[in-house]
Amino acid sequence: MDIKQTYSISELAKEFDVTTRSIRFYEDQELLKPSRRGQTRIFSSKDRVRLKLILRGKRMGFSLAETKELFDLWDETLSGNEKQLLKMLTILSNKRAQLEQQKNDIAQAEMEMDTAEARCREALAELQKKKKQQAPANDENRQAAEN
Amino acid sequence: MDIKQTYSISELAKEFDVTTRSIRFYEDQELLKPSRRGQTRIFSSKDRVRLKLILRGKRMGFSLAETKELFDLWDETLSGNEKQLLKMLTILSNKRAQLEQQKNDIAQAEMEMDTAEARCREALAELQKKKKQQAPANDENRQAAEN
DNA sequence: GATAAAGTTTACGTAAACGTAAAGTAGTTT
DNA sequence: AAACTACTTTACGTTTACGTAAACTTTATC
Repeated sequence: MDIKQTYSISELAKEFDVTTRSIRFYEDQELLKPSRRGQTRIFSSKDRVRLKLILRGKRMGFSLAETKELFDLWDETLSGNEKQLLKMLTILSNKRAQLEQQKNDIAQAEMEMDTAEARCREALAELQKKKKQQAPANDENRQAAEN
Repeated sequence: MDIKQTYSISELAKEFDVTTRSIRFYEDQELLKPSRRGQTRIFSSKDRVRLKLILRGKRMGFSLAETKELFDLWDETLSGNEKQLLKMLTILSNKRAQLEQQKNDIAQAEMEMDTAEARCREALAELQKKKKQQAPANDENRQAAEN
């Protein structure tokens, strides 16, 4: 139950901060399937959701091809034959493993950023100490130090 | 205190499952700076760490250029002038925000995968019910059902 | 009814991250 | 010494994900 049912290409472009070129490209690659009124594209709220998923996928390091695979697979899954359902379950399981890896990577990165930040702050503190020791002992720079 | 001090290109390639081509490319882009014995590259454990960081960066969706920027910045930071230190701190802060975004993306993705998996299992359960209703009522398929 | 605004197609261009030969060198195994 | 193995450089090719320009239609506005 979205507020609006259909969207123009520039509405979506503005909302998600992408170019219309990108959106047309995604359609070309069959990640979006807007309907048409004449030549003009009309995007449904389903298209909108998919665009959101595409962009999130990109932020997570997924290629458009990977994202398209998931879309296609999910569509097939909805038509509900057993083989497709089982395939989807194993793929979901794989993706979960991938997310676990990403979470580990992020946790590692955060730890390293913690130590990096600590070192920066230490180094800054060192610099401050030296400044305070030098400034009062140096007549020539007194004016410069006040700026 | 690593086990080994130096590595050949193929050792690193094998350990991290990348091609030697990639490693040479990373050197070409100045993300790695191995020394040489004659023409042959000799990688230090610092290079090894950097390679690990490069690959993690890729998994997290970072471009080589971004990773190089971080490397360079960190090198400059070590030479410790105040401006560099402050710049590094703000960049760290930005990266943290980026990681937060990624964590949100992952959490969202996990939730959606939960509901997707649930739907799959429901659909499968439906199929099983129908099978059990049909199989005993159908003489012709009794043998096939036992396979 | 001219003109701007938003949309369209077609098509060539580009940056990133390697792949893939081609051809040569350096060490070492038989 | 010949062959094999691991390494090297040079350089052109490829895929992905768009950018950018050109030329054209459709719709809204003055």
